[in-house]
Amino acid sequence: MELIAEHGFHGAPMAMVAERAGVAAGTIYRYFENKDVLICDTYAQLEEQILGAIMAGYPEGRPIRECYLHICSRLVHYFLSSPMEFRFLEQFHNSPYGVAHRRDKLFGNKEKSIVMTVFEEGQGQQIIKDLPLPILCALTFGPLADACRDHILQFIALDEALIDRIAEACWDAVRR
Amino acid sequence: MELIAEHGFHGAPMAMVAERAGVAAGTIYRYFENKDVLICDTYAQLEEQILGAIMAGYPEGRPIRECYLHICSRLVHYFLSSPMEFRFLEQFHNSPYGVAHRRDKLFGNKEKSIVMTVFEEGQGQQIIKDLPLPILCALTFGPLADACRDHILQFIALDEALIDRIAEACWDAVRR
Amino acid sequence: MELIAEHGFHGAPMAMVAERAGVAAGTIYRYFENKDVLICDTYAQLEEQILGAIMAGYPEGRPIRECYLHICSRLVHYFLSSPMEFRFLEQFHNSPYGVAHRRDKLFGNKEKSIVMTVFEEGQGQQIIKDLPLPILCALTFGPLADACRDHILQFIALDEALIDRIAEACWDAVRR
Amino acid sequence: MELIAEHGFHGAPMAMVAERAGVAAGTIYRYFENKDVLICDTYAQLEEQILGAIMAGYPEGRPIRECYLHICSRLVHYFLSSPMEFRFLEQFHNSPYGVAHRRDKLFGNKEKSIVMTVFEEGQGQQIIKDLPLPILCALTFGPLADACRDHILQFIALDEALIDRIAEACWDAVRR
DNA sequence: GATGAATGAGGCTTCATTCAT
DNA sequence: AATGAATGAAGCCTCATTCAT
Repeated sequence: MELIAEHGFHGAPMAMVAERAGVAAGTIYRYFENKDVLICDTYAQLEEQILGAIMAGYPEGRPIRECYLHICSRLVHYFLSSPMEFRFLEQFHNSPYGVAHRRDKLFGNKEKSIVMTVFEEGQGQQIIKDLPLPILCALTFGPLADACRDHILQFIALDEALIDRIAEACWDAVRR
Repeated sequence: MELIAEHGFHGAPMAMVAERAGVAAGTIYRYFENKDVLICDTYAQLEEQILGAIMAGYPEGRPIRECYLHICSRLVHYFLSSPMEFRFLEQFHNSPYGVAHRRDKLFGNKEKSIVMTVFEEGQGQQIIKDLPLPILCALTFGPLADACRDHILQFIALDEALIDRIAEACWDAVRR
Repeated sequence: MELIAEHGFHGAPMAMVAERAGVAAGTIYRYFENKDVLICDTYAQLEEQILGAIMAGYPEGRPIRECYLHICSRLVHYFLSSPMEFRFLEQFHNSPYGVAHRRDKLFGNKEKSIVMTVFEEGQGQQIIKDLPLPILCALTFGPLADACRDHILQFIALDEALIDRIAEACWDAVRR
Repeated sequence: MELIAEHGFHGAPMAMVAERAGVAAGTIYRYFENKDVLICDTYAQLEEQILGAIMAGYPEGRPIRECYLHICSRLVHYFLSSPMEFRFLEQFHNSPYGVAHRRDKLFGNKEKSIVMTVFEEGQGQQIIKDLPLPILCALTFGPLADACRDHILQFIALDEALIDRIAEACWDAVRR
């Protein structure tokens, strides 16, 4: 993950991955069929980790706004403390793997994610704008991701207060 | 641009670029020092084009809100009518080139872009939230880019009305 | 043998051989010094089996022609009932191992094979053409091998009658 | 061809082929899509050459026996003067490519080869045994190929007289 | 004696770049 | 100025063999 985060998929040859892992090149192939699988498996693992980070202390049953702000805040905190993970995620999303993955998520029959649930409940309560779910996601994760990126690249410096204000701004975007 | 948009930087060999351009492989090197330069020059050209698209019919002198909505709307329209350009832009931003470019833009001494001007004026008039400029950019272009991407990938279908509503939502995010 | 017959020497990794044999990869090396030895030993074993098949019901003491036809017929029957073995044999003969083995057989001091004996006796009785032994072998085993191969690849269908007629044709080739 | 003849397909890496050809490794790929194509194209070229060798001085219109002996003799002469080509041919025939090629030849709708024509005419004139064509081929080319191989490997020494006698022996096998 | 994870050399192929024509 | 064949480093992956357990 570190290598791909730093150099991108094509800038992280298997030989380099092996070296960083402290094993010989061939060894990787005992654990991952090929580079694609290695990347996708790594992503899947990361996704679980992120979900865990978001759900920690989730204010179940509390008002939609509180839930929403919790998710935004936790997500940003997680990324700021795991910059590698964040960069990797960006690389992944901006690749054929990422597109396929997103298609699956939107049209597949998987259980709805926690975020989707928040949006739908919020719409039911007429608290959240009646926009398509992908748009609500864009209004939320678009800014958060950009902000995290800028912080990690040291273009800005996010602190507790600023993170909260950004989350509030996103809330302004999605709330009625 | 077409080739890189479709296949990514690493999926667009110079030989293929040359073929598409109707010239021999070696000829490219008379006009661009190397592949990196070719890509960056292409990006610079695209940036100008986008600026032109935004400025067409720009409501100079009108209220900040109107200017803001104009920019959002024009930008989305431009991308929807130029999916290649959009994909290329994404590829570029998500690459070492893109990071360097963004650093230049934020810290370089270049003239301020039209967008920056709008934000600063809006803040002066106490219409726009007192957030760092990069955050205001994130709240604006983050969602717009995601929405365009989802449309181009046919995950959603943007129409005139929806574009306007998204622009309004972004406005809600940045306005006081 | 099965694996090599199906996939060739280079299409049968030791790991696959081990799996098929129901042992671990390293275990093979306790019984065979290396892959070459494994192959050659397997071949030697197969050769004995074939010799056994030919000698079953061998009409010892009967006329040369009968002995010759017996060998031809038994050989073809053996191969048709053991296509794996046949394919392996072809792979082996058409490899550096095979060439070395054949050189040994022709010039080595080993006891003469039953076939050689038949040819020499036939020549002594002026029944068989006075051609070099390798040529008589070629006139016999060349066609038989090709016919078996074509049957196994389902290019033709050998039955009892056809096998006999082929054996007779070979006899026509070698007899005076 | 030389390298494959000497070491087999798997013993002739592209790097070695390139070196022998006096070019860089990558250069090969301007002329052949990949190793498979290189091999098959080389084979196709060789096949034409062989056909030319057989047809030179072909006794068109003369008795079947004469035509048959001509083909046998020319074929052996060609192989003895082109041992590389012969070894290559053997490698090719004993490979997946060769099997596919043979299947095409037997079941494809291509024009009949000169050999097939000889056999069919000979059967029509009741001069040649009424055996399936593949068997007649086996009775002819099986021994010839084996004899050539043994000569090239210096197990025997074919001379003009011996070649003729072998051709006659093959004729004995196929003639009524 | 058996295991099987680890090794790393070596194979095929791609592609940015050069340079003689 | 344009060409495009040639280059060769570098990437992904396989697999015979070893060796600590």
